[in-house]
Amino acid sequence: MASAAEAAAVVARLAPVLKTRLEEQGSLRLFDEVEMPLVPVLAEIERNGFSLNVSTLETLSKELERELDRMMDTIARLAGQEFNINSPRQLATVLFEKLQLKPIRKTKTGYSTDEETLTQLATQHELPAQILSYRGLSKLKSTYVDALPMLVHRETGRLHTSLNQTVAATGRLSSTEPNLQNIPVKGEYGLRIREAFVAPPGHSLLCADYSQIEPRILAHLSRDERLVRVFEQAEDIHSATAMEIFNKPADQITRDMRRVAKTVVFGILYGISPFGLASTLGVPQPEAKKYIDAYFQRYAGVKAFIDRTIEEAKQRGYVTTILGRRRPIPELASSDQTQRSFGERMAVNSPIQGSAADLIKLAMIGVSRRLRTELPSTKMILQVHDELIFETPAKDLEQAKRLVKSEMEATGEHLNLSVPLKVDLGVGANWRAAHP
DNA sequence: CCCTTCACG
DNA sequence: ACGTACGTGAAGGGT
Repeated sequence: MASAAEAAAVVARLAPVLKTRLEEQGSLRLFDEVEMPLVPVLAEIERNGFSLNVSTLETLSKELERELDRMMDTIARLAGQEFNINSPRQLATVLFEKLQLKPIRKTKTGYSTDEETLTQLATQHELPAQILSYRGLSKLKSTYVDALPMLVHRETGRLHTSLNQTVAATGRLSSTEPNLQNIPVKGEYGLRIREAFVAPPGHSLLCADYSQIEPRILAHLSRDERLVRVFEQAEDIHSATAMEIFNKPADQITRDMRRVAKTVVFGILYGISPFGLASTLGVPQPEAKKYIDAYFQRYAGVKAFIDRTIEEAKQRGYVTTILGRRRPIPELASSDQTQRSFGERMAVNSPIQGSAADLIKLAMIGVSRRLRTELPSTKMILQVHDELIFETPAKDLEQAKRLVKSEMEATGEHLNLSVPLKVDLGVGANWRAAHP
């Protein structure tokens, strides 16, 4: 961990270089109003750190050890031999040569044994399902349960990540050593890992996340009237979308229709194709195409935005976010169709993902500024793309909730967004309990 | 050092 | 006819 003085020296040295580069490419507002002011905020988050209950993880580690040992025996019995389960190559030999299961698809180096493949193979043999369970636990143990305690700082007793502002092509932050932006949130063991991220005695964790931030940004960028109205009026965005796609009233929307609608919206954000949607939904491609067509018929402004964005990107060679961040997309000029399609998906997704990144960065600056004078004991300790996490003393909790929610939501108004923003709050003694 | 896999938004 | 969802970081295997 660098000292504040060292950090300031690095900033002073790099600032003129970055500034010149950004002047040349026209993103000076972004640089002056967001990226530079964010630097001390990021430094403070890194310095604050996150408190980790190491003994929770040590207990969990022993439990996982026993569980993995048991599974290793079962796997060896089913395979008829011992082998290294963590080696995709050895696993492929067992599955596809020894047991003669049918390969689903290839990687560059051999037959794939990824989750999707093993799930399909599970209909033919008992072994693949066991491998999946083993892999799941093994991942959690090595990447989180055993690795995190070693990164606790010996002076502060806390975990101090590095937040990088110059890595992600869209303008998102990234987090390293440790990456605190990919801590598990699903499954029994995943949730128990989150329980190890705690607030110190007398404090609470406060989590604030933007609800549906990317669809809202899409509504703003496209100005699609129907989509804007959804965010002004609807209480359940995905059900509202399902009503449009399936042309049915609220009382006829099933859970499955809602799930389809949710997946379609995600698909739009990522630069959809019938193939991609079909494989995610597990439906035939023509059916996926029907959903996409229905969506675009109802939200014609979204379709127009996508076409306009790709067209402009091809002409200029780059796309931009609400604050003017540019992402060059040279793939759009490729002679290779696959590369061009890839470029088109990036052209659609980057303004959305990147504008959401601009927005939360601005919010971080605003929240940080107000906390400094109004609630100096409340500390910002992490950002995870659409959420901010704080550590706050019990006596400040109610005030902190109000301040954080209002400042994060007001950021949308500062940017003159054409949709309202909604922030959900959660409070608890640990990250699992505090997750909204 | 690259590849595969998988954790998150 | 062809390959395809967007953005990251870390661990383990194997060359």
